[in-house]
Amino acid sequence: MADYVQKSGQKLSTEPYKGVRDFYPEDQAFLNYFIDTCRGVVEKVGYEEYHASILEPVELYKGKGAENEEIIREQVYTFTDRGEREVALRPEMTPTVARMVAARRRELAFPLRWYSIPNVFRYERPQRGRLREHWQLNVDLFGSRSLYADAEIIGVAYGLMAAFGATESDFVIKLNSRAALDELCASLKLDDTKKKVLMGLLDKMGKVPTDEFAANLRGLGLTPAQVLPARPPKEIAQLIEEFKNAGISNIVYAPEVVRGFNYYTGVVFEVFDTHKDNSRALFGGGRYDNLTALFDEDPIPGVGFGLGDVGIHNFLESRGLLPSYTPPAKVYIAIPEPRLAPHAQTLAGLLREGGVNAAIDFGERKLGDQIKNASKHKIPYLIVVGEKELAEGRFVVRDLGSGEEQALDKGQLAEFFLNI
RNA sequence: GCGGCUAUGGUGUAACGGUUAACACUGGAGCUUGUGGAGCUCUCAAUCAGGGUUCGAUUCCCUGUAGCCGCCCCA
Repeated sequence: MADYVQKSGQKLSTEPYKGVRDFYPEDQAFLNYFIDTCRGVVEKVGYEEYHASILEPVELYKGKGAENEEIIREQVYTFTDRGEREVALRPEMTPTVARMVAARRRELAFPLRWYSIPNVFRYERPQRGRLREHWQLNVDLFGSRSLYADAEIIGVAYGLMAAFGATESDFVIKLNSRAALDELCASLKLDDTKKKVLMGLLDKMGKVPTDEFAANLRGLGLTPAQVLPARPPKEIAQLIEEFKNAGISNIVYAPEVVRGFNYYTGVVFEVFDTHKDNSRALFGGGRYDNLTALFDEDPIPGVGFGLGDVGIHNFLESRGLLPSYTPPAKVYIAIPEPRLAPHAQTLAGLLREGGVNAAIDFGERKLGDQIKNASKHKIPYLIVVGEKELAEGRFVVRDLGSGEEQALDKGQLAEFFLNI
């Protein structure tokens, strides 16, 4: 026996490893729905799918700035392999795609539209909506500095929300410009430390009372009027105008959107849930013009975003937009006696050849239990194959939802299922 | 990483420091040898782990572990 059979008699826990999820069929069905929906939206705009290993050298996540050292130490899964190499489970896809693009920059044609839907890992304390593993759509447009590239990416984000069934009242896309923020800081003569503090305060602005925000600003010797421009930066105003002209009105300027302390250099955006109990960012992204600088002298500009499955699931659930589960099998074939199994096989084979997914019972339990079983699996239709049906060559198809029945000849069966 | 709350069958809950740890759902068997969803009967199944206080701990205390909530962070 293998070593993992417990000799002490103590049973192993059925819990998955801390913070990661088991995908039971209904969970996997949602993940597939998520993936298919994302794929449909981005491919319509011409994005091509790439993929990479879950493992990367740790170095890939170092050197993106001093503030990341702590993140590496505390939030990246790392281990040492048998060749003494430091290995990481990818915590995000962006460095990987930057590496791949930089590796082939001479042969790739820009603008380059790429997407991927990987699972990523972060060693964090698990909470609702924040686990150690999640699946994330990554959409990136490389090699263009055009404002229309930013518009395309934001449009894809909008298109995704629409594809998931959200309407304009369900969410708002908030835009800001890191470039404009940099200019503002320069004109106020803020050093990098103060700039970071200011960004932190802006980020929290939505969560604290106005006067507290003002008090915090005074700590930096600033006033709200100085840091909150009355008018959106020029490129933001233009983007909003473009979308207005296209009939999209839930895209707004939001000076509090800064997207962390990272590598963004231009337009940044966040898609916000407007639900009053869940007023937070669902996902976001922006323009980063220096990302491939890690690998090459010549930076390739890019704009993109990441969209996680957990945040979308919570959003859809709260809005009643989750699709209902349907199993692969359209029809379940039950038999009164185990010895009729070959006939069930034959009929199932006929249906499958006709393009209908069919599952059979082996007749080991009572007919009533077999039907219950089909219901429990949410299989929509049932056929009982018994002596009588075999003799007559006609089969009764029952709709397990409504209970309606219909007697059909063998030859009509596949056609019946394909028409529903 | 920090703080708070919680931990009882597969699930959701109950039990003053004191009987055989109760109830519902689910699972299994049956009432019903060829037709589900209801009803009834029977049945499987639990005090997170380790220590302490006590005559006696599911109950009180400590530690660990896990979950939830908030903070930090969210590249």
